[in-house]
Formats: sequence, C-alpha cells, structure tokens
Amino acid sequence: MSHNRTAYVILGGLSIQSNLSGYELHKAIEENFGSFWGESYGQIYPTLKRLAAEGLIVPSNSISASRKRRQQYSLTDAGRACLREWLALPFQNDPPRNEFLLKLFFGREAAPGVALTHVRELQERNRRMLAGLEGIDKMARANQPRDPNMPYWMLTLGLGIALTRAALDWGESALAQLSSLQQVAAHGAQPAGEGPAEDKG
Amino acid sequence: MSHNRTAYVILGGLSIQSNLSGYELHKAIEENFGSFWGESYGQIYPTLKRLAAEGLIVPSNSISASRKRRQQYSLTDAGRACLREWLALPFQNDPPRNEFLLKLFFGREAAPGVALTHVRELQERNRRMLAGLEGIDKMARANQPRDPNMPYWMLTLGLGIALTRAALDWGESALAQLSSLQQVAAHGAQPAGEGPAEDKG
DNA sequence: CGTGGCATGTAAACGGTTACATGATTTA
DNA sequence: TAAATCATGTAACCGTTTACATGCCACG
Repeated sequence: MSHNRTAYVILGGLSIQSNLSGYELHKAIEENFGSFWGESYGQIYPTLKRLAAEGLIVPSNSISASRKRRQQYSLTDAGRACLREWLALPFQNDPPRNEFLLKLFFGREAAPGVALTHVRELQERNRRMLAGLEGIDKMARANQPRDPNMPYWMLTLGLGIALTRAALDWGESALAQLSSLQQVAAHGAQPAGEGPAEDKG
Repeated sequence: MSHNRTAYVILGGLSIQSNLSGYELHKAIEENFGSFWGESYGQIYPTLKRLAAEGLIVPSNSISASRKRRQQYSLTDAGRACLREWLALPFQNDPPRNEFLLKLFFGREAAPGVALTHVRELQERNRRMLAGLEGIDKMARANQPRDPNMPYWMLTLGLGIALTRAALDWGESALAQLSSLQQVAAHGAQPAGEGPAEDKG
C-alpha cells in the first residue's frame, strides 16, 4: 500500500483533468512539466493498473474516446485524499546528478577545447529550454487566464525560467573565462591534455 | 566493457588524487561535488573491483595508509585514457526530477498553507546550500590558489552559487505571491481544499 | 487492402540505494 | 576493555528505462 512517485504524478494529473489514458498522461506530463519531471510508459501502465486495483482511480471512458480503443481513468475520492496526503508531506531532495558539471569539474584532464564545447552545448540547450518555457508562459496566460490552478503553474514556470536565465548568464561568463584559459594554454604553458597530472596525495 | 557513470566519477577522482580508498572516494565526492553528484558505497566498492579487474586502476597503498586496513587505488594509463575519452563525449541531460516543483504544480489541490510551507522549506535548504558553497569557495581560494584544476572547480562552484541565488530570489517573490493568495482564499473565495476540483476534460 | 502511426502493454536489464554484516582501529 | 567510529563489503530490493510484442485505426 505504499506508492512511488509515479503514482502521485498520475493522481495529480487526473486531479487536473479527468478521463485520461496512459498515452494521454504521458503526453500531458511531457508537455506540462517535462522540464522537471518525466515518466515512461513502462512505469505508467503498470501503475495505472495498480491504482485502479486499489480504488484510487477508476476506468472511466469519455464518450468521445470510447471508440478509440483506449482505457481512460478518473480520480476517486480515495485517490484525491491520497494525493492530498502526499502533497502535505515534506518534499524530498532528489539525488543530485548533473553530468555536465561533472565533466566540467574534471575539465583540466581533457583536451583544452572540451570544456568550451560542453559549455557551448549547454548554452544551446538552455536557450531552447528558455524559449520553450516562455512559450508555455505566453500560451498559459492567453488561454487559461482565470483557472484557479494558474498561480501555481505560473510559479513553477517562473522558477524554471529564473534558473535557466541564471544558467545562461553564468554560461556567458564561463565561455569568456574558458576562452582566455585556452589562449594561455596555447602559449608557453603546458597544455592539460599531456602527460600524467600531478599527484597531491 | 561498458561503464556506468560511477566508474567515471571514480576515474575522475583518482585523476586528481592518487591512493584513494573506497571510503576516501566517497568522502571526497560528497565534499567536492556533493551539490551535483552522489555515490553510495554499494556502487563504489563493486565498481572499484571491476575497474581494477579491467586494468583501469591498480591497488596502490601509500605507506601512510598501509597499516590502516584499507585498499587504495591509483589510475593507470589505460584508466586515464578511458576517462579522457568519456570527458570528450557530449554530456547527457539527466532525467529531470524535482519533487518540490511537482508538489508546487499541484498546489491548488492541497490545503492553502501547504505550498507556502514547501517554499519556506526550500528557502531554508537553499540558504544552507549557498552558505556551504560560499564556504567551499573561500576555502579553495585560500588553500589551492594556483592548482591548475582551480579554474574548472571555480566554474562549477560558480554555477552552483548562481543557481542557488536565483532560486532564493524566486523564493522571496513566491512567498509574497502565495501569501496574498492565501489572504484572498481566507476571505470569501472558496478554499481549494474543499470539494472535487472542476473537470476540464 | 495495406501501411504507418496510434496506443497499450510486458520482460528483462540496469543503475542505484538500503539494510545489513563484519571486523579493525582509535579513544576514553 | 568498552564504546565509538572507521572501513569494507554484500544481498535484496526498488524504481526506471529499454526493447520488444502486439493490435487497432485512419488514410491512401
């Protein structure tokens, strides 16, 4: 009777909109909070079955979808209660894993241009990310101006945008620093990529 | 012959300092990049064995530690080459999972104070995080002023600090918005925690 | 009628954490 | 010599991704 977080994402999704199938949930998750959460079909479908068996959701096909061979679900009262209980619990810090930062940290071990390449790539991804988030922001303001969920959705969007902007700013200065570092290395100084690194042990 | 990222963290750690044991690696990872990476003993020890079997690292006890019943390792040339190869590969975006944002997104479903509580908690964690990062920054500048790794370490630290500051700024404004939202809810408007939410499907 | 994409589902593998077991070393 | 903590290791479990299998539906 304990649930993983996939279960709560599903309950949460169904709390916003009824009559969603696994496929639709997957799409909704990607669209609405793809920037801070992800779920795979391999998680979603079994979890739907389980939640239904536990009575937290019920199969409930809308008329429009009944012909389309897909099983939709809706939240039960028990499901809603379960979701609220979880929402009130302290959130857990997800284990930190940032491969970009890891590679940057070991940057001196690589050839001089490697770190620079990674930062450029990060900038590109973040520019795309920012454009996407700002697009969602615009859409949301236009289409659901007075949805009671809006304040919360805007706050999550706001954090995403703020963090992405901060990362982009950092990236600019990082590019400058790495460039000048490469300049120095190209002159007399020993490039990092050659020979064993010194040992501080 | 394929490696998970634990292997590369270990190779990277040993590239900076030789003669490290599993225990010391664990501590070093936590101290040096705990803010963006984590490893458990359950990963570290088996991986050490495997890397040694593959010849990427070698058992190499320093004299100072030989009495302390602990197995230390050092990087081989093959290990260093393997690390460099990986460093040059494009970094992968780690799957986004932020439970705080998830709970905030579903905030309307919870009682009015819940989101506020979560944001306050986030602020506290981020203040601690910032203090820790700034402490490391200070220490590093003082102790290893001309280590050739320094530029890279400072960059990673810089991103961490920039992101944490941005999150703290966002938090302040979020607290204000949520407070006024709660004020409104406390008056005539129907609090979110009552009755089923409307269905847009 | 056939093909491409929509939709659902499952099995296996993987990466990782947790809990546990154990012994050695230090310190009081 | 007792307690704390240092240090290594393993087995079980968990959550998740991946690859695969399958059938339906719409459209040409």
